[in-house]
Amino acid sequence: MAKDFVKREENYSEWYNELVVRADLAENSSVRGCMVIKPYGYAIWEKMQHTLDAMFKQTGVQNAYFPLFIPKSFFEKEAEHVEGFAKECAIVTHHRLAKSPDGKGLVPDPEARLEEELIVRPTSETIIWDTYRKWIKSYRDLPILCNQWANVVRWEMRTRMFLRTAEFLWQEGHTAHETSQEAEEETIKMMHVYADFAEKYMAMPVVRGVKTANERFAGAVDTYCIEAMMQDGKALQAGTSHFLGQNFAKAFDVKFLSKDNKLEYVWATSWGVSTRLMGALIMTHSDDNGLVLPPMLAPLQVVLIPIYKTDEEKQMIDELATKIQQELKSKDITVKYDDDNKTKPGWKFNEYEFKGVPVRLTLGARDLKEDKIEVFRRDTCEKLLHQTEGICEYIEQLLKDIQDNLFKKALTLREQKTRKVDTWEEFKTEIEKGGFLLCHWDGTTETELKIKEETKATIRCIPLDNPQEEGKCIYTGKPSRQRVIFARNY
RNA sequence: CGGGGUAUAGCGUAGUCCGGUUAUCGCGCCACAUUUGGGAUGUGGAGGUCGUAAGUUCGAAUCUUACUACCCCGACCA
Repeated sequence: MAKDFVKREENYSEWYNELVVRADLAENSSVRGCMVIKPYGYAIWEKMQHTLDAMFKQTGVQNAYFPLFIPKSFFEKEAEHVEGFAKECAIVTHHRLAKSPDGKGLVPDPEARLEEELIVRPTSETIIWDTYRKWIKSYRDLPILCNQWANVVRWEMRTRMFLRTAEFLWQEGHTAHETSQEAEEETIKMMHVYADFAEKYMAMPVVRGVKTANERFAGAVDTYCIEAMMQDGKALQAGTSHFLGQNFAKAFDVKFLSKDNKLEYVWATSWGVSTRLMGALIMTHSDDNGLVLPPMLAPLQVVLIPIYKTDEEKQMIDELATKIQQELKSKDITVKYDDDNKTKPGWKFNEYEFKGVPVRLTLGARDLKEDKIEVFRRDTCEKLLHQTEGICEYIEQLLKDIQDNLFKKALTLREQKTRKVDTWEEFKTEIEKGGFLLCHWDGTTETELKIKEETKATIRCIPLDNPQEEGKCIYTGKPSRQRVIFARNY
């Protein structure tokens, strides 16, 4: 058991904050709203990056890099886009510091004011579409499928590590297409890439859906999303993919000559996931003993811990540990033998448990005499003794089982916390309990906003494979043809 | 930006109301020894401009003023 660690049901948000720090994932920095991602946390992010990067490339996407700074004038070009982001932009006004007139410290040099101020990107659509204009002349130049791994800045009022920080890391894909249909297909394709990644690698079940007009990305025609449910029943938007129509092409005058020699505006998409996925991963699986990681994203999958009294015993354990390490490595399993003498086994057990290492093997002198090894699995916290013979095959299978089990557990929880609600009275009490509420809605933004005002619940999405069913809007009683997902969200 | 709160060692804290020796305690850290099957024990040690600046006073962590930073609640949000 983790010492002095707050339980989820006592204070979920404190549990999360403390977990992030104590599992060595990240810490608050001296810069307001910005965090330091520590090596262990960054290793998880890197695994996500590598996997996603390969998945993107599989679909024909290439990586590129665009500037951090965006001229202010670019932002003014797409009306809705400005409105969405203007309130949270960091602005560069000077390019040089000078000694303060009172001799103490430094001030922006008044002589060095920028002629045109620069915005630190909150997202890169504008600079990218300004660039694409130069790249695109004919239908032969299309499609363009680019992605960039970058940092962005959104000056948030209230921040939480990984879930919402002023600066965060993400990837943003930006594609340009000949036809509306092709762009829409791309949008949906990338949503599925995200969903596959979330479910297969993060072991996190997601709902694939489309956002309502109110929740849509600033400047998009349609926003598709993957929506996950955290253990406290709150929804978390884990990834978005936008069909931008011709909005940015028109704003940045990006036209191409079509096959039939007509000048047409280009069709666009953009899609992204961020370090927010780290928050999603943490809140989907972790428990009152600390972090729980799915084997496919765990930087360390197996840890070996020796227990011995004499040098002879230690030597015997060393030999076995070396053999096991070699065999596991040959199966592409990451393993560490922690024979550091500075801490006792009990301390190590707690440490690796808290950091979410999926499997621990205890190589104890006592068990070894009987040719046995103790195996501990982090997801269920179960221990068992296994014959030394065939231990590596067992672990290989166990890692797969843990991955599956985590997904099933999360899915079961989501199903338990998802229910249909048909009356407004019921809605108001049920929303307090958390989870997803499937309800009829009249399709108007006014109703959506009123519901949000009264209950803090929003429409997370309209699921893609949504069954059609006649019903009445939960709030206005007007006719509706399908249920949508209501929830409180992060 | 509105409303409330906090600031003492790496972390968590006592002391502040009612000013007075060398600023309290726990964890962590360092050294040595004994330990090792679920966060070891003993002994010794290091570590502080009490958020910053000014003021009151013989004397300020303690009283006054200003400033700064952070936290919580709102508005905003991947």
